[in-house]
Amino acid sequence: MLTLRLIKEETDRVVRGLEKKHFAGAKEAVELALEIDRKRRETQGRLDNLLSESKQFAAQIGKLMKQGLKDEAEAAKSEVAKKKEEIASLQAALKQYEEDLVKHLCTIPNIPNEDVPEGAGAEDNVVVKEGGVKPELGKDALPHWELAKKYNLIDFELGAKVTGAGFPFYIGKMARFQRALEAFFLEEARKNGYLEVQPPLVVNQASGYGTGQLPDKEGQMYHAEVDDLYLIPTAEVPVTNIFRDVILDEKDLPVKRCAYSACFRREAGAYGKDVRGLNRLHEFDKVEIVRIDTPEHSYDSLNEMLAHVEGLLQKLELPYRILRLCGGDMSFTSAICYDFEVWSAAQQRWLEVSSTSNFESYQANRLKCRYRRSSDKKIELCHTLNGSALALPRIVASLMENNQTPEGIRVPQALIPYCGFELLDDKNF
RNA sequence: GGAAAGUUGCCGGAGUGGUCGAACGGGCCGCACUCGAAAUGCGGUGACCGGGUAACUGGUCCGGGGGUUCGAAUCCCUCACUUUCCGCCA
Repeated sequence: MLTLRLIKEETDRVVRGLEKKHFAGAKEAVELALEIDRKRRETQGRLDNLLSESKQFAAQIGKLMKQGLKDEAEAAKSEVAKKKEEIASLQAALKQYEEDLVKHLCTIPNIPNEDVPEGAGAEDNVVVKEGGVKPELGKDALPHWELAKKYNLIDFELGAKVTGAGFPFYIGKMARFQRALEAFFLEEARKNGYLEVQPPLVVNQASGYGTGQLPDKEGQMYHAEVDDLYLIPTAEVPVTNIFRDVILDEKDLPVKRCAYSACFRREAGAYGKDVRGLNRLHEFDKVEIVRIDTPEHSYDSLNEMLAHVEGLLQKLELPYRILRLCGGDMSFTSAICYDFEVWSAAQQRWLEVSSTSNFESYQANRLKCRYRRSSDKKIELCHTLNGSALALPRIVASLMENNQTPEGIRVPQALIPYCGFELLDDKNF
């Protein structure tokens, strides 16, 4: 959530930012936040005075009791009893204002960085770079779901039988290939200085709130109700929550973490042709990179992350493009976001494989992830960033389609050391 | 899943109703001594929310939440976690 300080000190900039993000009722939302805060502060002032007085009374009573002056003590007791009711009601009011404020702030999205292009939707995103070579496939080129069947690499029906749609089985060489991709992505991250962690795949409610999945996207997460735990939609959730309520030292920044995890998404409301095959799954594998940094350095960090992700796509020899998302298409929490898409030759469309964002202090404020500045020992909010590096299914889909040959699917050179074969086909042994 | 004991500041650890934000020890920072360092001595050492340009100042925080009381780290309830024992088990 946005800091109250920002809303107070730079009200106009916040309103303009929200408008750029096509957030309806920006001005009203900001004014309401300021109004709740004003009431909150006023209430606290009154409460603090009353508490201060009754503390003095209590200390007085203690002394009187020690001196054995029972009557005086009793008189003081009844005096302080009168204040109790007002204290209770002010405390309740204060608590309510605080809750209202947080609740309201959580409904206000992050404001975009000034580099974010204007625009309402996906059509306004800006292609900042294109790389790689789109393959020329013959007329008989197959989409990946056909290839999967042809070589018995992925069984969607079996997944549907055992679990449900969107939970495929990966078979034989494809299972090994996915394992190779995970190892490749993790190894590349390690080479770039990310510390690998293997996180829990389920998290508690507090973590869901910390990274903003809750309460808004509650319907997108699988919920294990008996224990009130949520299946993670991305490793971002457990990995970023490591730093919830943590005060870091500036000298330890940037913190760089990477994690491989399965990701679970209900994808409620997503239907149609875009969901075929590997295009959209309920469970998939992903390597995530996360960074915590100072405000001064976070955009350098972002650039390093972008270069890292781009390097992966180049090593996989995939045709790709990088989009800078426009204000209207960005996620709720990001200040700037770059999408990486790979070309899926048989489907003749771009598939998103990574979303790399700087959340600035928006997420850190919710998490209470802070750092102590070396220069003046002041405590400030960190900036948080994350990106997929990378999500497997669409990479797999694109590799299958782009690299199909009459003999099988050609494995990119960079992956051969990891999987131990050069061709994806049904010859398993 | 059953039983017991715990959860206090950066760390260890006291504290069972009345100047306790918290003894004591360690760490860390500053100062003194020293050519420098060690050792020693002295002083300091939290977060959060208010008020104030500031110095400073009011409030909250002893695992989380709730309760008893004029007053709670201290008593009660509840939840979470930790440790040990039993059960189960990859």
